[in-house]
Amino acid sequence: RNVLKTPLKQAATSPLVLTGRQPDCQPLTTPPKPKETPPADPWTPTSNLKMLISAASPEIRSREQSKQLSNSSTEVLQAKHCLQEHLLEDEYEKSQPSRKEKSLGLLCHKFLARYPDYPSAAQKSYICLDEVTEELHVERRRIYDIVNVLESLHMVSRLARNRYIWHGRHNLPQTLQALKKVGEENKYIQQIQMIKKREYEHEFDPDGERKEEMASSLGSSEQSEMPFVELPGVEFRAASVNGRKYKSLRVMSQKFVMLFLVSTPQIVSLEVAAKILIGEDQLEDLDKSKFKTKIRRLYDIANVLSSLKLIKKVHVTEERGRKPAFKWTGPEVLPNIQDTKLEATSTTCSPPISESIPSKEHCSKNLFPSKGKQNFTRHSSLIKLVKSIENDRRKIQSAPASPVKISTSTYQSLPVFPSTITQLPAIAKPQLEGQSKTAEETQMKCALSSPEAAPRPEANQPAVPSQPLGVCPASHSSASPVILPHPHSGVSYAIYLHPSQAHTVTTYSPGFMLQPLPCGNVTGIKSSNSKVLNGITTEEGDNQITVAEPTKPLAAEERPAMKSETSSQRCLKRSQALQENNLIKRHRSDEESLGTSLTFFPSGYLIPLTHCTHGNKTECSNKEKAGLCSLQHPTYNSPITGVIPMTAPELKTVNIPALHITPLNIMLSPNSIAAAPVLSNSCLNSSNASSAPNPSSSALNFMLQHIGLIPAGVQVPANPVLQHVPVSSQAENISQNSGNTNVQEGKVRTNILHLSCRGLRGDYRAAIPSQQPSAPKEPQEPQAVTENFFRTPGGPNSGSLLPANSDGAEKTSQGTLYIPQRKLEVSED
DNA sequence: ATCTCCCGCCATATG
DNA sequence: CATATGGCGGGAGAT
Repeated sequence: RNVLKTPLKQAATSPLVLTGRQPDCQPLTTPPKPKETPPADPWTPTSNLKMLISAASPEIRSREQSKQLSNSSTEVLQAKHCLQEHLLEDEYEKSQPSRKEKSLGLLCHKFLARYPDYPSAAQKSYICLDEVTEELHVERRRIYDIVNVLESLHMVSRLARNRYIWHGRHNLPQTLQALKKVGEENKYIQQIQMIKKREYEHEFDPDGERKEEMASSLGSSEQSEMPFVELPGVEFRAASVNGRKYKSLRVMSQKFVMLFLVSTPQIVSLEVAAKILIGEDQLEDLDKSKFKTKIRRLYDIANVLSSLKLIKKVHVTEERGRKPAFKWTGPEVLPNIQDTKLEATSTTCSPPISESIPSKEHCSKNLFPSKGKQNFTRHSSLIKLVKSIENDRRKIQSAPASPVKISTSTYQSLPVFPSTITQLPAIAKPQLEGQSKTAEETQMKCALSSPEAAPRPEANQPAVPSQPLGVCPASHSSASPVILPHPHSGVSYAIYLHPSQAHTVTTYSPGFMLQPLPCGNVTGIKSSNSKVLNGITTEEGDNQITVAEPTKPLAAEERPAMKSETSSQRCLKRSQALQENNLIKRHRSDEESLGTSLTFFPSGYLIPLTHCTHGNKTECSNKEKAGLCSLQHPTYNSPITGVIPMTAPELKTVNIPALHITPLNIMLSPNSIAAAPVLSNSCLNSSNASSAPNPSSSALNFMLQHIGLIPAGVQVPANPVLQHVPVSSQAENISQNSGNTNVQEGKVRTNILHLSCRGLRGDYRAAIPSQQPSAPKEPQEPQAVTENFFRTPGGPNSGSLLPANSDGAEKTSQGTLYIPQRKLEVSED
């Protein structure tokens, strides 16, 4: 193909348009890139502004530009207008012509200026692309970029060819809320952490790393496709968009926004965003060109979002250098939930209608009257949900053991990680269900969580195929889905709080983990300290903000490596991801070591466990390191069983009995583990949930994920409160036992672990730089990387997930954790 | 040199 | 088929 070259400047400047306008002279043949006298566009107000500004002083101008744009663009524009008139002639020569004038951001501004932020019903406006392109003097292509992003935020909806409807910002709150929710479901937080860790781990093991990365991140996920997130009432557009076509920009834009919404500092670097987005889509390798393309697209999106004032550009300075990033400046999104209402009609195919939606949205609905299908044809989330739900059910009923594919519910998207992790079936307690407020919710969740249960290639043989499980739990909080089934006994339950819910905790710091104490004790937990750990300092003021990245500290815990080779090996085989193995191992080890049922929570989530079903395991007993036994047990009960949803308010204050907070240990109770396998199966199969005790996989995942968040090394005394005191992690002990379990169990475990681990994986890795075994590079890394980590002797080698740990186990004894706390400086521009 | 990111070819989707 | 959309990546400004 002929390459296109970017037109030299001249082209840009001189085109017809300009010439036409140019009063004087700039002949058409403007020399390429005439630096000094670029023709400006007289016609655009903005341009004039710029010119003026520039004339004044470069600095000012830049500021002005940004500010003004962001501010009341209109006014500014008008003012400029006037000015421009005067200046027109002379300036044009000096104005800075170029590129900036044509920037997408500026264009977007102009575009936005045409419509009211909050159009009244009466004002509804339709957007005709032809008109817009003409008025703004831009190529159509550019408008598409803008519109696509706006569409992703539901600020516009497409009606038909060339026509869009302007909704303005009415839907923004809902959209953001929905996006946040999806982002949480997708575990973006973990992914971000993972990436960051990798970054610093980076250097070495390039090879190994790569593989790991691939495996890990994308790994098995294939199906993930995050569908375009729609608002129930608002959604999508008519016709065209629905198809699969809505591939990138729209979705990419949503994902990008999600990253901000879930990140604690709400600052997302382009690099990280690009990696995550790439990862999700396909497994492409870390292709460089692809990365570049992604970055380009992100800039496009960012420009539009910046025009909307939802984000602003900043620079994050880390050890490695300064990287471009963006900071969320849009409205805070409450975690709240209300969206669920939408789902109401789950079963039926009827499209969700905006009933739930406020009047504003009505507009959109009205727009799509019942015309047929256009409106909701494919996209409506409801439909998807319904379908997915149905499918799930069928699957469950019909094929107990067979792994199911995922049908993704609309909401959910797909997680980066392969379905396995994400979609574990949740087990619901019957009771819960009853409790659940709305059936809808329940369903939704189910849909989300359940379907896929065990897709994993290897793993899933159902160790215990037949067990029926409860189906979906209903979780109230948007955030966590989890639900724990509780064992027959019903005694134990877990509660998750979403951090966000607790108002206090906006950022929750993951610093603590809770361990179930032997039943009796109660501990109150609150998440609040996150900040301390993170040490985020944000100063808005100006340019530099130092932030400790919350995310980074993944907290991993590391420690021990364990062993059980067999199982581990097996795991390896099937899964490519080595990392996973490691995780698994660790988990095991943890489990083993702990011997029991421990659960951790990220701060913010509370999971009280009370008792184990059987007592056999003692699980309840806390952290005992004793652990091994548990492994051997053939059956475990998960300590965690039922989940009790609490309302946010409740949570805040709540004391949880029997919980113990521990520092990073990650522990899974053996029980839970055992249960896990079941979970997958169960979900599928059983429609009846009753029997088996299963921990919900989702719950586990959840926990695990969060674990990452927790800063390692913090130990919380039995005290209820969480102050986090950094302590070396004690939990390290890991014993290994490897092969004890029988095959099935082993499998199960692995699977489970797998699932749960994934989220963690990154963390772990990060946490555990390869130290011990491989000596080679360590020295350096640690320093650089680890500022605060504790090291664990037992960590697996870098990247590798391997089993290497046999030794590790012992070494680990006092594991050290690395806590990545890095500081970032953010500078705004 | 790096960061931004505009431009427009061309594959697809839509009508 | 003609258009409308929009993925994509070269390579030019901005720094």
